[in-house]
Amino acid sequence: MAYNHQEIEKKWQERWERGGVFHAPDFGDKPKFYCLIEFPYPSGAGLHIGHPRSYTALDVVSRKRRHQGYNVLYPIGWDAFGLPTENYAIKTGRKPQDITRENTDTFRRQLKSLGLSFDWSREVNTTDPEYYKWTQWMFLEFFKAGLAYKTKQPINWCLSCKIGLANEEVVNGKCERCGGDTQKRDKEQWMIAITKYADRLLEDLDTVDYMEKIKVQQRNWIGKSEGAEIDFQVPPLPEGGLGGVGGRPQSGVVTVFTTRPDTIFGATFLVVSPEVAQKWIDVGWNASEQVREYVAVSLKREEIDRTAEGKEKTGVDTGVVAINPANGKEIPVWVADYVLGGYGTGSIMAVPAHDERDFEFAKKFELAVVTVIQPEPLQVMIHQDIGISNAMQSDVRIVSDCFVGDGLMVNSGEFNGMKSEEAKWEIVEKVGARRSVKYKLRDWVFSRQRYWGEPIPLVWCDNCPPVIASEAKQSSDEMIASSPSAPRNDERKKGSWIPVPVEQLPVVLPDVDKYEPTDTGESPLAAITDWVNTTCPTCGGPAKRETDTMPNWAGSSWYFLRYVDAHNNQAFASTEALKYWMPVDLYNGGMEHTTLHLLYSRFWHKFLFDRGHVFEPEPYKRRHSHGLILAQDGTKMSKSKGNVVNPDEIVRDYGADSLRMYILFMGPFEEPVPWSLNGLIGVRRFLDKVERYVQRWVDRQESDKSEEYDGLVEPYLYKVSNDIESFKFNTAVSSFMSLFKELTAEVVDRNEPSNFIERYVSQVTLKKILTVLGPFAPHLANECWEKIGENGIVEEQAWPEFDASLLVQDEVEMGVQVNGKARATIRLSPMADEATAKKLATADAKVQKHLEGKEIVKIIYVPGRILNIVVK
RNA sequence: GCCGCGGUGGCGGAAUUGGUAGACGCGCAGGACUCAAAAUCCUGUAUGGGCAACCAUGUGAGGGUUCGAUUCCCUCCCGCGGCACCA
Repeated sequence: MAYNHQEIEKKWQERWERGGVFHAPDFGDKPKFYCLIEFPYPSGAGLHIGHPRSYTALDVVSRKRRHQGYNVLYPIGWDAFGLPTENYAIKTGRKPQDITRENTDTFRRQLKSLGLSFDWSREVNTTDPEYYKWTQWMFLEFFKAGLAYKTKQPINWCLSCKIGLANEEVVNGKCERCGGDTQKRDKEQWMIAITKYADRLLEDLDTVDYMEKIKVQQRNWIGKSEGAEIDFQVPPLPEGGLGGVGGRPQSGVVTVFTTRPDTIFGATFLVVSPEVAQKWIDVGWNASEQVREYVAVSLKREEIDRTAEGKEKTGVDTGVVAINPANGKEIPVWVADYVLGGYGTGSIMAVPAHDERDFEFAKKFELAVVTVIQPEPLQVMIHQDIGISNAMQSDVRIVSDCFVGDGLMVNSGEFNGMKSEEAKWEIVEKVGARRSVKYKLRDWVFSRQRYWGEPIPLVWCDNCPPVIASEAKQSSDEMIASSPSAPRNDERKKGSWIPVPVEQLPVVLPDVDKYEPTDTGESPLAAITDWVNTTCPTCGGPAKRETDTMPNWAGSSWYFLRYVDAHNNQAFASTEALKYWMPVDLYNGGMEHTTLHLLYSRFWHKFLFDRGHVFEPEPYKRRHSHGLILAQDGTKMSKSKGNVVNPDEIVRDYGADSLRMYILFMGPFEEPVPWSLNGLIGVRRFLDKVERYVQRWVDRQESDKSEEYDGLVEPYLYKVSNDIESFKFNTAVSSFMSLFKELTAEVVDRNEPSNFIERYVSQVTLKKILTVLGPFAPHLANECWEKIGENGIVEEQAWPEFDASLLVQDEVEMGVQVNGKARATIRLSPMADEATAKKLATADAKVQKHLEGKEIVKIIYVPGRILNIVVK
């Protein structure tokens, strides 16, 4: 290896630090650019090789922007609350605070060794009481706004983490973190009403520049459906009637939600979820033994079983008969677990002719199927005309004999012949239904019964009245009504939750002896009685602290706001700093955070916006995501497989510049790419080549250097510059390699320097090259900068302007085709006219050979691109 | 099942308002330098045929549009990611 990377990397890192080169001053004349990476969770394993992928890419952008004259904020911090640390604390008996300090020290050292241009003066740590003071303050803002409420409801409980999970954290019934089984448990939980923001979270996606894929995922997750709630009359039952269905305590009514009111004439039965049936039983419905058993069994089963059984549907006839409000017909009411208790009203009208699930159910239990929508004849005809035999399946979507598309109404009384889309809302009116919008998004389960999180800053006082008039929750989440046991706040004994006053924040995590969570689901904090027992800030009487802590996502929902004013102790950030730096101009992170962190933080930010604490409706202007770095064999890196690459070793053996540039070079930024040590070594060879070239350049006399190569260099640098903007870092690096291939073509005898046929560019051009190389290999670029006798550092240089006249070459090589096949190349000006091109082409022996004895019928000429001679 | 993305040499991957397919890197082969090795440099490297110039084929499969298709259209196969009985 030609240069001593250990020496020069240390040297330049120290210079940068001494000079405060990457410190972002608040305010100033320059335009600002806020570049953000997802701050890491400092795990005990140290930095993963995947981390630098994101950090290096945005480091390149940040550095380029500084060259371009922007005041760039590129900050870093630690998302340090979390289970792995806590579990390690349990195992070793050590304090999580101490473990976190050690881990962040390691991460800091590792990140600094990569030469990333972070502004370290703004480092934040979510576990620092000075930080979580504001997380707690924000929670109280939610509380005061009525968006944080405590309720008992079934939540996802991870059996191995012993922790309640948000819906977003459960993947196929398994814990997102540990992969262990989850089960439903009824627990008192703090919730945050994110559903109130569902519409805005959805609509405002149109105002931001995210990768389309990310937007799609967010839209799916929010899952907005527009439809109607329709009441079906059922005879009031002697035992007490059907109450509380769909949140409306209206006797003798079953309310369903549907997005297809136009199919109501085809509704041949109703299906209620086991949850709803249970509710009926609770209010005194004398259900049959069979129904009771079915409901009991269904509710006991985990959700995963309910779906894992696949398509085979089960259900029982309740014996209840409902009236279809469209046609007055009597239809049976069934209970079946394919209807979910937690969505819509927990009950549906089944239209087997136009819904696959209902169709399947009807088939199995031999229930009536009535067709009320027909594909429009025109569509069918078109497909017949062009002879596509299976046209119906592909275009008009007739699936397994049931048609789910829009079409013309039949068997629908006065609506016959109408287009279904048009009849939809007229029918809603006719049957006295209500338009209704539903979301898949649920409120955010915000409590964790663990130690290592922000304490929720509330105390329970038995004597005080609630400070919040209404704990406003019902409207946000009507679906809760269909869950079996959602107690109302007023059912509780007197007393209420009192916020800890701002001047008493932060509520600091007390020391405990044992960090273990309990099987009963109580936080270890509950055992610290002298912490739990406190005085009520309102009345001064005895009170008890909330012992739940906040989820990991809390601190990470607003950390980008803290960076803009990281040491402020009057507010989470000053208005001036927020107005200057926000929004984030470019945000990069993992694909895995698109439905969790990204949604939560957008919501959190919108809430702060509504409260007047921040001044932008969306926190991130542009969002990118990077792909995983896989192990050499294409599988995921994991400790257990022993295929993990240690960044420290790479930096030690090959240097940070090699690692940075290789990570950018290895493949398209958004895609997963396998690691290759040989690939890394190849990049190191390139950097050595650059260093040797510069050394020889220095050794040569001025007369050997020429401006004639300036035009050669320009297009390569121009491409690099553009590729940075479009996140095509891999081709940017390729472009550098091609450039140096051009510059360093050598003849064989290395001992005879005069034999090098090398292109020594002018000093001005070499400086340009080093400036553009700077963001990729900043240490080497600076070392070379110094070597060529320049003062200062690369970081101070302006980004080169590209001379358009140099980008257009006088002569290009252009392909000549005969009948579309490449036969020769000619050199000519891209401005040349067709006659010139034709003359040159037909002069070529190879072209002549293919023209021989043929007649030219046509010539296609695209200047600079192609000349195609068509012959017969 | 639905939605999204993708399928190009031995490998990672370039190239799409349609215009010389395989840039750049890795690997491999041969050569130079060396007592030798390492390092470095040079040459070659899609496939088949030929000593060669060259010819033919070739971007998952099959069809189509076009002077010309990796790129556009249709049908199908495979892989990855997300959602998954959301009415």
